[in-house]
Amino acid sequence: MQDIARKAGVSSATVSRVINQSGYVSSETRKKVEAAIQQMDYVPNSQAVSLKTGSSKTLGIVASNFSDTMMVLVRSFTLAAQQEGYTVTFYITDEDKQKELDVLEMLRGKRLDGIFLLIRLNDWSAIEPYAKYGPIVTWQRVDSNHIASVYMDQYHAYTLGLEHLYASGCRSIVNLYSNSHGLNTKSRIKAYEDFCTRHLLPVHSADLFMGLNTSRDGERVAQWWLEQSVKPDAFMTSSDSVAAGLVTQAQRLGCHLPEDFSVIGFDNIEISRLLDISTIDYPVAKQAKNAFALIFHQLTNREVFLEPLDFQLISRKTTKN
Amino acid sequence: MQDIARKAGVSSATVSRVINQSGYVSSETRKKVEAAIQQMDYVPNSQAVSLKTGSSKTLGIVASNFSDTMMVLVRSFTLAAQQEGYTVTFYITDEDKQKELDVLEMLRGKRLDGIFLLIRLNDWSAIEPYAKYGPIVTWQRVDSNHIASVYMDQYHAYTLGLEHLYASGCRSIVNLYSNSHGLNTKSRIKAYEDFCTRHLLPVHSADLFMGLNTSRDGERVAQWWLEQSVKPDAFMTSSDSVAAGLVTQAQRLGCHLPEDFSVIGFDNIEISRLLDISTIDYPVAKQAKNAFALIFHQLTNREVFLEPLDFQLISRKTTKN
DNA sequence: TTGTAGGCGTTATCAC
DNA sequence: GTGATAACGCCTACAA
Repeated sequence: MQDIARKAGVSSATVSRVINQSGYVSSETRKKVEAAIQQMDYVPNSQAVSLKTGSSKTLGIVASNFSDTMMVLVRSFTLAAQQEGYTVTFYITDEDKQKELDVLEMLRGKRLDGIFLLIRLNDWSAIEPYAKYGPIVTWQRVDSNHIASVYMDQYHAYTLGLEHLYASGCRSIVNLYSNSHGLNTKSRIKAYEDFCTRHLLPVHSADLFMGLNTSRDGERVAQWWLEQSVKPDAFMTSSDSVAAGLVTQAQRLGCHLPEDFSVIGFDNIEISRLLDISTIDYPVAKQAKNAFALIFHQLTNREVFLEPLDFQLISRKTTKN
Repeated sequence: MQDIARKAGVSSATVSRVINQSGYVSSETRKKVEAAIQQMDYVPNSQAVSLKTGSSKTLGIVASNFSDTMMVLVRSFTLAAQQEGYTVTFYITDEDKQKELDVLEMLRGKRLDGIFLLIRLNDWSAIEPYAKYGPIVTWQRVDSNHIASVYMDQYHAYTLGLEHLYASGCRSIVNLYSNSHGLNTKSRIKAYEDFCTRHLLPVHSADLFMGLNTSRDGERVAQWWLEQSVKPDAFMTSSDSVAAGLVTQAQRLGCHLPEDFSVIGFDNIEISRLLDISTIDYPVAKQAKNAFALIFHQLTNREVFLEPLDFQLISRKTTKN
């Protein structure tokens, strides 16, 4: 910067003003400075800027693993952030609690301005203290005054799916849950229990079908179904990936859907459209967009627009009617 | 840092030594300093460190858009980088040449230590000059002394697929190419032409099937096939995504594979396994790992191990035999 | 083994 | 309008 200041015959302060379009600078000197910048092929050192301003213009997105749904989140969040000049760094904690804490530390270390936490590993009590170093927004539901969430209650969305199955004649529905400790799962279990009570149906235990996340998991469930003497007539799944595995494996095993059993996915990502799987359209991309908006708001105090979150059932070919 | 130096009764230099485990420091003072760090809950400002050291310990991964294959690359690259203490930032250029240049500028601006470029938008001549500011490794093939590549020639892999189709009786093969300007596509066209010459088959024009990247594109091809009076009996695709769209739409339209026509995907990602699509297992994850290794090597001069790259045909149910 | 001090490349507060 | 100059928080010769 000194070099170009010298070349333009001004001081580095003026160069700074030109670059940041701040303060007064005559259009004449501005021209000179800009010319010098061009000639010397100068580019500001962003580390120095960050050190001075105290902001890295970088946001972190943290996930414990990788799934198609998360990719949608990453994509949408990144796009929104780029729009406002933020850069997004992606961290895979790989089920390692320490790694999650490491990322949180980066908030303190000024490496990150904010964090979008998809799936947490540590207790909220361990995460919450970091909120004072920068905005943390989570995808999962959380009870905290310091951590915002783009969470959307799954109770009603899930109920919608269950009622759709009931209306099409299903009376023995099995629920495939993902992580057992999440509040989303709790909501779903509650929705299922209420549903059973409402229709005087027997409630089956939830424990058997926990921790199902991938298409491989779904495939195993198809196998399981075949081996049962008393077979359920429908599956509510936690994600389209699981549903996709279930559906394709069932077809491989000679089953016909929805005659043999019905399946409802969750999230409405590409694969469910491809495979004609009925699913709940859950506004994942909008959640990510809102996550950025919330972080941006906390960072800048600027007004932001939050997309309304809604869901709907998309009836395709793995459910009757 | 001054604060904790004061608290420990030493100078900031000593604190720095303790933190970086560099230079001499008696175990006694080290204890004191560490205690102070604990108590004051101190964490170094990474921007200041970066400014001083000239390295941000951050790598960029640049893609023009999002596809399943790229997600595999991102995942594998990120994991490898995290292993060595690097952080990975993800940039979507969204087909915008300027955005790509912006990322390249970050290399100059010291925001990025290195770049893994998946799909380039600008001419190599515009990209190459940036290599002097930091390592650039590309996924695509490139002829440059300054830009390394984890590219793997697709000629032989593609030929393998074509010969498999020929052996199973296909004589009228249509190639679905992705981007028309890439060297990969050129290799594939060459492979196809040589294949035709070898077997005395007529060569069809390549122009018709360029720019096919997504499952939607694949679906359109299925529709196209149905409308032809003289129908080809096989498709070689540029990715499993395209193949997946083609296969599912064909089934929707009442076609039977591989009786009506054969399909071979590319990359062997999850969806091809799910849909039983024959494909070429292409070592995408290894390429990403190597990309990091190459960058790491240029950055640190340390010895690195490069995974050998190989491919194979995975025969599933969209090809005969 | 430890301390002093200069500088990394900016931004921002003053004077002028 | 513009120019000194003091931080920002850290690392690292060089001295002691």
